[in-house]
Amino acid sequence: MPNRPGRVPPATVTRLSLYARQLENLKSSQVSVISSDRLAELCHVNPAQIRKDLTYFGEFGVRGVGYYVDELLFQIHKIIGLNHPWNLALVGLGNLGTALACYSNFSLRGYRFVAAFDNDPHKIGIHLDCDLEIEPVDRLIRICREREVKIGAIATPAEKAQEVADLLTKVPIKGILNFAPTQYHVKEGVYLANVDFTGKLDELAYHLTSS
Amino acid sequence: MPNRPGRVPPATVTRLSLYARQLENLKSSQVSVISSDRLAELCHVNPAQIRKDLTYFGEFGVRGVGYYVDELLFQIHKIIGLNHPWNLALVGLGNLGTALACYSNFSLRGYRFVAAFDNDPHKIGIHLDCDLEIEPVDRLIRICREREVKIGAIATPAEKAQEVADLLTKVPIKGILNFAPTQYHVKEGVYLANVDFTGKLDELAYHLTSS
DNA sequence: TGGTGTGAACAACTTCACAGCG
DNA sequence: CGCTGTGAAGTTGTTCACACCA
Repeated sequence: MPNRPGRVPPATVTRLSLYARQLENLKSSQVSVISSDRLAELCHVNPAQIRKDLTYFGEFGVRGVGYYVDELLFQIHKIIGLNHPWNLALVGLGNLGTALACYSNFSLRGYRFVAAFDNDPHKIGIHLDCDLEIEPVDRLIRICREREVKIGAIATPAEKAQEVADLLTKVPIKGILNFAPTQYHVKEGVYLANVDFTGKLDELAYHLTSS
Repeated sequence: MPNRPGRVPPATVTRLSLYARQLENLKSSQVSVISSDRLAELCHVNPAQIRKDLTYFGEFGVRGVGYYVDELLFQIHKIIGLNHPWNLALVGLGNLGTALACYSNFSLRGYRFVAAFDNDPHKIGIHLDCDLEIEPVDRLIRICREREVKIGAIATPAEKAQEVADLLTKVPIKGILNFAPTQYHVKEGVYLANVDFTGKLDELAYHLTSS
């Protein structure tokens, strides 16, 4: 689908997600056409940035008019891959993991947890609110293969994260969303995204400290 | 404390947090000296990058030797502001908020929640595991002033986030850690850090889709 | 000798400014 | 005429290469 085979800047991908969410809001509000200027205001970025970002993937606008909300949203969803659901597995059902399992913003976008793993014998067998049963980690590989899991989310303590990542890689799973506050390596070909609460807090603390 | 009054790249600040965590690990492992090459491996960045990042704040190394772990960690903690505790307030005690309140990785680094707010009458008065009582949002301003809260964490649904941010700004609070999947504006002088799970998942989906 | 600190070269990303088209 | 698409300019961030010093 990409018109340009060239490399897409990582920041462009991040913004694409942002555009998608604003367009979803606009669609709910029955807005049918939007200019890059107006969308830029909503997303808090430069208008030229939006137009440039989009040219990596094609020409979606109409000169003199703007972008049709439905059409652009459809295209961005297709680019990201949100035109079909994604099966996820969750590993580590402490406080954070349990909250993530039921996090409705994931399911709204087509991300669905189809498996949940933990090693604590007291947790095995528990049915979560989202109707998912906690299963033992030693069945992870088999179950992930059976249920065609494409993305693994790691919410274990930092010490266990590398081990779990290696396990997921063996499934093989190509994408890992990591919530553990640690830095680790994954095999070439596996894409790792870190969600780093503590890092963000440190950034805040720095800015409040230095100003 | 900064030797250079010049602007520090945001990416440098993010990496500082990463360096701190690796140095904390090294300290626990009784490593007393480390070179930029070795630290770079651990952090998965370029060695020159580390040295350059540090020069924004001073000269912390010894030529021919490297960096003393204790000393460098102390300096980085001081730069970030981790040499003293930070009082935080949490707003929104759904699944995610409740998990955050008890998230031990925050308290380990000197971040402590000293107030928790929600609007749901059924939740008011509940004592969380971390020994914090849920209080009504309409007391937010007064309580945050009393308890000298410096940072607010928003874990409400997206629709409520802007409203809560405005309230926090009135305290006034200078830093906001936002977990709600929405984009909003804060007054000049307030620093906003977004933790965007869904955005990260979208990035993952994109990479798995386009390769 | 070995590893830091740093100016200079390089690479990446963002913004401008305007051509081109509906 | 208005707004997109886009080369070119500008800005920011990263890496190199080596002087310098313990």
